[in-house]
Amino acid sequence: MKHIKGELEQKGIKPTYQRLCILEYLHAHLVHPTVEGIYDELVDRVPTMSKTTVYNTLRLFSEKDVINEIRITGTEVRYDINCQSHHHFLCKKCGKIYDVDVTCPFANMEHKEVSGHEIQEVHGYFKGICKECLTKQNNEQKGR
Amino acid sequence: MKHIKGELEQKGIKPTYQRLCILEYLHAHLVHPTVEGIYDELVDRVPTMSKTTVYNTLRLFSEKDVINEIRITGTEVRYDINCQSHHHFLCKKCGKIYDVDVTCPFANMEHKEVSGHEIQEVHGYFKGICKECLTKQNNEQKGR
DNA sequence: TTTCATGTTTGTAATCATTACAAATTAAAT
DNA sequence: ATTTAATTTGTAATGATTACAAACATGAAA
Ligand SMILES: [Mn+2]
Ligand SMILES: [Mn+2]
Ligand SMILES: [Zn+2]
Ligand SMILES: [Zn+2]
Repeated sequence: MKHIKGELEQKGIKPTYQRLCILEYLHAHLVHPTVEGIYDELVDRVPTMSKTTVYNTLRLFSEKDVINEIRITGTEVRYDINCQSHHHFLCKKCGKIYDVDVTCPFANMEHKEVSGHEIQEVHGYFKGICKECLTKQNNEQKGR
Repeated sequence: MKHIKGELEQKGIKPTYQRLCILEYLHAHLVHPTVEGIYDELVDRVPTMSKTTVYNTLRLFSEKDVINEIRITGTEVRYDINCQSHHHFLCKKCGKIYDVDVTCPFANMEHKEVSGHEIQEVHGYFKGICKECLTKQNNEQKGR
C-alpha cells in the first residue's frame, strides 16, 4: 500500500484516494482491463467514484508513463500497468488478451529507427485462438 | 480497369460500380486512407455515393481479404490494399502512416504460434517522428 | 413486357466510447 | 476563517461506426 503511493509521488502525481484505488486495481488485475471494467468494480467499493474520474486518471497515468494504453480490439481502450515493452495476443474466441514473450529485436527496443524514422514506441500484437480455447475445441471434437 | 474487376470476381464479390470506384481509389491511394477521406473524394466523382456504402464496401472487402483494417491512431480505422503482412510507422507530428520493412520473424509469418496460442494475424507498428519531420526539425534549428 | 425475387445502395436514426465543460467538493495556503 | 488551486463529479456534446428500412437496380421467370 505504501509503495503504490510512492509510485505516484515519484512521477509527480498527487496520490489522492481515487487515484490510489485505480492504481491498486491495475496492479491487482493484470488482464488489461477496460474503463468499464475498472469502473464497475470500483464503484462498489467507492460509491462516489465517477466514470469521468476513471477516464481522467487513466489519461493522467498514461501521460506520466504509469500505464500503457492498448488498442487492439478496435472498440475500446485497455490498460496495462506493465510498462516494459512487450507484445500481446488477442483471442478471437474468448476476447482475452495475453502477454506474450517474443524474441523480436524490436520488442526489446534494440533499434532506434526504421527507414530513417525515429522510433519512440513499439507496438506488436497477434490475433488468433488462444491455448485455452484450442484445448476446448479439441475436447469437443473428441466428445463427438 | 479490367484487372480490378477480376480481382473482385475472384473473391466472389459482385463488381458493382460503387465497389469498383472504391477499389480503384484504394489502389491509387496507398497512404492508408480513412472512410472520411475515401468518401470525400469519391462523392465529387460519384455524387450519389453514400458514406454508408463506403462503410459497407470496406467491411465486405475486409471480410473477403481484399483489404486490411489498420487501427493505430485510436480514433478512426484506416484501410490498406496491401494485404501482405507488413508493419507500419505512425508519425506523431504529421500523422502520416508509412509502410516499413522490418526483419522480424513474425512479420514474415514464420511462426504459427506463440506461447501455445495459434497465430492468425500479426500486427506490428511503431510510433515516433518520421524522416521528413526530422529533417524539418533540423532545418529549423539551423535557421535559428 | 410485366412480375417477382434478390441483392445493393442510400439516408436517417441509434449506439457507444470518449471528451468537454462547469458546478460542487476537497485540500492546502495565508 | 478566507482564499486559492486542484480534484472530482454529473451531464451534455462529440464523432466514428452500426442498425435499419425504404428506394433502387438487376436479372430470371411467367
Ligand atoms: Mn500486457
Ligand atoms: Mn501498409
Ligand atoms: Zn481464447
Ligand atoms: Zn511526420
